[in-house]
Amino acid sequence: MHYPSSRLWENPVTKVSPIDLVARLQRPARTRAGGVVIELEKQRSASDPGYVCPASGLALIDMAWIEELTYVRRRVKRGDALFLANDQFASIYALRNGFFKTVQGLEDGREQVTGFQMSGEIMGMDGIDTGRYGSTALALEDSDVCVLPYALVANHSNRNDELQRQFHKVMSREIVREHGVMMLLGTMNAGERLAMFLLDLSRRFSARGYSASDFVLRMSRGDIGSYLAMKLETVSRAFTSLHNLGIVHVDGRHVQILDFADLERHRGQTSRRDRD
Amino acid sequence: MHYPSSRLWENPVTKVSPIDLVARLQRPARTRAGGVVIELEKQRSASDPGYVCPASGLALIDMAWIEELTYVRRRVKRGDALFLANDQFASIYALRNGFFKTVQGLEDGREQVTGFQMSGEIMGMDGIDTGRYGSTALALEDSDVCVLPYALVANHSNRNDELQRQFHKVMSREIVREHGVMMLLGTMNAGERLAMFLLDLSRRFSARGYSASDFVLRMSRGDIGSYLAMKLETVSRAFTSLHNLGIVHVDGRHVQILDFADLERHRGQTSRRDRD
DNA sequence: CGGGGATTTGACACATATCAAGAGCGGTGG
DNA sequence: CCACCGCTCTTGATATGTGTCAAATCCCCG
Repeated sequence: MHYPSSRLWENPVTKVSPIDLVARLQRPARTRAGGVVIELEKQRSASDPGYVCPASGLALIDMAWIEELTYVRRRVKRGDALFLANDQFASIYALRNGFFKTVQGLEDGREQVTGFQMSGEIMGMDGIDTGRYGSTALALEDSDVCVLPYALVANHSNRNDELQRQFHKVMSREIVREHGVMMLLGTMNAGERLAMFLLDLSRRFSARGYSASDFVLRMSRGDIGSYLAMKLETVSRAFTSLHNLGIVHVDGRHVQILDFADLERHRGQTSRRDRD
Repeated sequence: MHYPSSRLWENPVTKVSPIDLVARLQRPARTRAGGVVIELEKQRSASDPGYVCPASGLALIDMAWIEELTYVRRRVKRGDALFLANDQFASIYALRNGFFKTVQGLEDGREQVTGFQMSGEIMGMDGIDTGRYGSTALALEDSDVCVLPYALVANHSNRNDELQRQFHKVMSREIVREHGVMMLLGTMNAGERLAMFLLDLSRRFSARGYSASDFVLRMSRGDIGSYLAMKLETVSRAFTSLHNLGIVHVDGRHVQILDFADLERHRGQTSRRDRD
C-alpha cells in the first residue's frame, strides 16, 4: 500500500523545518540530557509562540502537558499520512484537531485498522521499541497535529514527575484499550462489536463536548469492518439491524443513538432473532 | 471468576512483608521523589542481598535494569494469581522464572486470555493508567517473580536515562505485540492463527536458550483458544491438521516443529484442502 | 488404581464471508 | 442544469469456516 505522506514537506506553523529538527534529534553521540534537547529548548523559548501547540482543544482530556512539549505543529490533509509504518521513529504525535485511523500491514498485503484517533489522543507510541513506526497513521479529515519529539518527552519527564506520570498513563491507556479490542474481537459477535464501537465513539465525542447521541462517522464501512474484524457488508447489515430495532437511527454516516440502554444491552447479547 | 491469590500472604524471599511495602508505597501526601521511595532505597541497600532479584535468567532479554529495581521477589504457585483485575495497582512484575497467562474479564462473565508471559517479560502495566490492574495474572506453572514497585521505577527512571528508555520500550513493545494480536484476530483464519502462535512461542523459547523446535506447551487447548479467539475443539483440529500435514509433530502438549518453512508459509494462507 | 479434567473426533448448525447486483450520492464537466 | 462517473453503501442468495453438542479416549494427579 502506498499513501501520500505529509511527512517532510509540510510545516506551516514553525520556522524550523522538520527536516532540521529530525536531523538534530538524530545527531548521535551526545547525551540526551546534555546537548541536543537543551538546544531545542532554547529555540522553543524564543519569542515566537507560533510553534507552541495550543492545548485548548485538549484540555478536557487532561493533557496540558502536551503544551509544554510541542515543538512544532503539522497539518495533515485528509487522506495523507502522518507517518508510515517503517518510518524512522523520532516523535510521537498528539492529535489536536481532526480524525485519524492507524493501519497495520502484513507482509502479504493484508492490512487492518488498529485504531481511530480523535483530538487529544496520541499516535506513534508503537515506534519507541524498535525505532520504527509499526503502523501508518492516515488522516480521515483535514487535521492538525502536535509533534512531540520523543527525545524531548523523555528529557522533560526526567525533571517533571507529573509529565512522566502522564506519559506513562497514556501508554498504559493504549495497552488497556487494546486489551479491550482483543476482548471485542475474541468474545463478541458482529452486533455486539458494532454496539461497542458506537458506544465507544459516543463516549469519546461526548468527552470532547460533542453530542453523545448524534454524530457523523468519519470512516467508511470498510474501515469499521477492518477495525472490528468483519466484512463491510456485515457492518452494513449490523447497522441496518440496529436501525430496524429502533436503537439507533442510521443514515449513511450520520448516526443517532435513540436508546442507550438498549444499545448497552445489545453489547451483551445479540443473536439472529434481532435481525428479523 | 475467583482465583486463589498469592498476593498478601506469600513472601518467601524478603524480610519486608508485601503488606508493609504496599502500605508504605501507598502512604499519601508525600512527593515521590522525596520521602517514600528514598526510604525504600535505603532498605534495599541494606546488607541482605536476598531480596534483590538476580537478573541471571533475564539477561538475554536485555533487562539488566530490572535488577536495580527489584525490591522483593515473590513465588507464585501454579494456578495462583499474581494480581487480580481490579486490585489496587502498586507494582509491575518481571517474570523471572515460570509461565503466566493474563486474563481479562467482561462484566457478564465472559473472559479471554490476553497474553502468555515467559521469563523476562513484564506484567501489570495495564494498571498504571487507572490505578487498578485491568487483568488477572495467573501462574501456569510454579513461578518466580520480581516485584518492581511502580514508584521505584518512576523515580529511578528520572535519574537513569537508560532505565527510562528501557521502560518505555517495554511498554511500547506491549503495544506492538497487541497490534499483532489484533492483526491475528482480525485477518487470519484458525490455521494461520495457530501457526503464528507456535512460531511466536518458538521464537520466544529460542531467545531464552531453549529449543526453537521442540517444546512443551504450558497452557491448555482452552487457553490457546481463548487467546486466539477460537473454540478449544477448533484448536485441537488445527493441531491435528498441522500434524497430519507433517509440519509439526503434536503429542498432547508436546510440540515439535518439523518444517519451519512450511509453518511460516502456513502463516499466510490456509484453507480447507489442508485438512483433507 | 481410580477419577476427573483435557483432548480428540464426529455430525450438524449457524454466523459471517463471499459473490453479485443495484441504489444512493457527491463531484465534475459539458 | 443535467448527465455521467466513481465511489460507498445496501441488500439478496449462497457458500463455508467455525461453533455447538455429544461421545469416546487419554492421561495426569491424587
